Amino acid sequence: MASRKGEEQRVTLQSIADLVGVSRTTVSNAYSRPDQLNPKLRERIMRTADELGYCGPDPAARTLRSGHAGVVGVLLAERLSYAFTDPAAVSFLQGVAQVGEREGTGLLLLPPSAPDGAGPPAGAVRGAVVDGFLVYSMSSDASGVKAVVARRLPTVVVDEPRLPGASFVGIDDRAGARSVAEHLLGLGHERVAVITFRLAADGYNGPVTPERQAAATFTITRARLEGYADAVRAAGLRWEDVEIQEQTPNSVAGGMDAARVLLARNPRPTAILATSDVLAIGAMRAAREQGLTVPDDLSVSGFDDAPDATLVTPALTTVRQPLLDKGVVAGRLLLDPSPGRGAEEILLPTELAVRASTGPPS
Amino acid sequence: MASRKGEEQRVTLQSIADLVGVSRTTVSNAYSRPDQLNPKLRERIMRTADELGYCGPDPAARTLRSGHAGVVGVLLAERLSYAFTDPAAVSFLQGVAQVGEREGTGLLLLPPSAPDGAGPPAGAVRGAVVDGFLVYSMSSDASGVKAVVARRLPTVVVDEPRLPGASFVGIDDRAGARSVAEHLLGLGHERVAVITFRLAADGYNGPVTPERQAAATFTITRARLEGYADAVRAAGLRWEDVEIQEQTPNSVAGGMDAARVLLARNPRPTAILATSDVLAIGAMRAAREQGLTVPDDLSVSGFDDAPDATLVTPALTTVRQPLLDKGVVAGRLLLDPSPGRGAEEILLPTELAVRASTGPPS
DNA sequence: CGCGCGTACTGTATCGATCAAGACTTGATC
DNA sequence: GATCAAGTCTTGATCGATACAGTACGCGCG
Repeated sequence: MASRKGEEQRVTLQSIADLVGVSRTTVSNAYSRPDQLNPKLRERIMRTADELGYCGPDPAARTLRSGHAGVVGVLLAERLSYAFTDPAAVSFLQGVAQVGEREGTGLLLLPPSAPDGAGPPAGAVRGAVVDGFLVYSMSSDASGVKAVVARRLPTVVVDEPRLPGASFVGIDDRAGARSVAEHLLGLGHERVAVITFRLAADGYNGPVTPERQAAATFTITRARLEGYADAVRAAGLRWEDVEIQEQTPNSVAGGMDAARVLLARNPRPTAILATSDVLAIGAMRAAREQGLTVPDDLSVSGFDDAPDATLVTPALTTVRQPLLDKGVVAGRLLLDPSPGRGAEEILLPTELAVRASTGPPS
Repeated sequence: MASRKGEEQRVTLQSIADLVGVSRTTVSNAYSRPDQLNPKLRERIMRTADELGYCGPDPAARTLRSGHAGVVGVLLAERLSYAFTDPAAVSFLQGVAQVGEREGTGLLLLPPSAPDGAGPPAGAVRGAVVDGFLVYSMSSDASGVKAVVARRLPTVVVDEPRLPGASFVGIDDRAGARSVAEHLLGLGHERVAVITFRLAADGYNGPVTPERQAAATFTITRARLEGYADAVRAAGLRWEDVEIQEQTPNSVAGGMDAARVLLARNPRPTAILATSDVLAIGAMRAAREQGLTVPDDLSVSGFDDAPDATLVTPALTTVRQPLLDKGVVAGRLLLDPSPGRGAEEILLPTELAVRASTGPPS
């Protein structure tokens, strides 16, 4: 760094106080409570501070003493480099940022650990100078999540996992999934297949057995699959006959890969249920690649109603969930001291959005 | 918070030390330098810490004493809620995150102030507990930027502004812009128009006068326009005859708005140069809306080579710049103590990517 | 005059750790 | 048997501020 050696001691409150001839506390007040001292004196202090090149009270010291950081820590399951490409995560962060902007609160994105999908390591969580944590859709056995609990700071969880003492924001994933599956089955589809994002953070890609489904550590994944299963069974079909492809990462390219596997089956499924819009968009692209027309040859549904869902052609049938609101609500729960203390649990509404990517089987 | 009143004092290093019967420093070492003490003792300390529900040294105190935060502050001109929708910004953050992940460094996104485009307020910058700053494409007169300088922490600027003592990562915007303009003019276009993102943070939308162009506070915007101008003049045309539309925000919708204005002219331009890919994609969409075919009726070029550039139809002719690398390089400059100290200045290469959105005028 | 009260400022304790230097054991070496 | 080095642990100082209680003073009021 460009600290000219010895040119001058580090400028602190004390050094300014000495020069002006007042106490350290008064200088501190000049910054943090301007109403507590004479405007003229304050003016003089500020001028002296300027001359010394002082740039305000040291944030670390202030945080230590006051116990307040003005920052919330955000834990994402994915590496940040991936998270930014996931429209659901981005919308969530947008929502959080909206609240943060109002309150002047910063967002500390914790660095995920090396093994993908495990989220930030405990060390990063322990070392984070924050007032609270936002846990976004993480596996309950992630080490970072345990560290969050240990720190006993205000915490809000989005989607999963349920954490003792932490507020929760989510949706009824099972009901949402059921609704879109009912829609497809109602159109007359009998050979449906599923593309799902991961059930566990083990990097597995491929067909999902009932055992794996039952052992899923990502509960919203399981909930969505159960929703599909509810509808399938209600339609008089066997859930066990529905082929499920698990795919990581949750991306357009991933959706294409999984769809290629499913579309190679004979007989081919007439409908694909995807647990996210990006996977669904990938499935549509794979279908087109093989000369299939959506929805005539293949119906495809998504989940989320991400911004792109209405931009693709054909527009995607999906389950709309308020992605941005999730962030806003989570941010509020964390930052606004709600009157009735204690953890809250908020379920936001979902809505079936029927568009052009689904139709009756040919 | 759920601190059971009086049940126990806050757990500190000291309280553990007392219980185990060692000094505070030894407990500290148990956490930060395990090799400095007997494994058996360390084991005993850790067990006691666990029993007391201690969750590691207080990050604020540690930061104050050690002078190291493990966090870099990121300043973006746009509100975060918008920044996440800008592919260039997202790619940059991805790159930074990649480096951060390796080093275990967190990313603190500073909350922008209310007036759009001004970036984080000085207060947020002064209060940020960080080891350094990353300034991404900001106006030099933003108050947050001045505060960054005042804090005298290691700083890396991306794109703009040039800051004394700070490293710099960017591209040759002028040359890049010139290359794509030359490409279009070389195809024979004589009626070209320009869509540019903002020249100043004043929220202005509309035609750009030469005066406004000369007074631009966003220097990369000006550099790109100058690059276009170079090519136009070299082709024997008058730059003053080229209509320029300034558009905020830099988004697909914004590009559509600006293009509608330009396409309403008579005679219509046969080519549109956009200073970003999102604006260009918007222009293409507006053209299609009016029944025009790209590139037969209208050629469109972008800048950036964002991920979407190859996904749209027709694929976008653009100036490729290494968006991700910008983040990676900036992150490295900030986090890796480079041998030769002092500010570095790195210009990354650009490359003209000719695709399907440009062709000869009809 | 004495009391209460608000304004303006001071002084000391404290936040919770890390640092730098030193002291005490051991065991090995000459 | 003195010397030295390595390994382990302790002591006291310090990081840079804010919290809190208190002092000094001016002023209105009964």
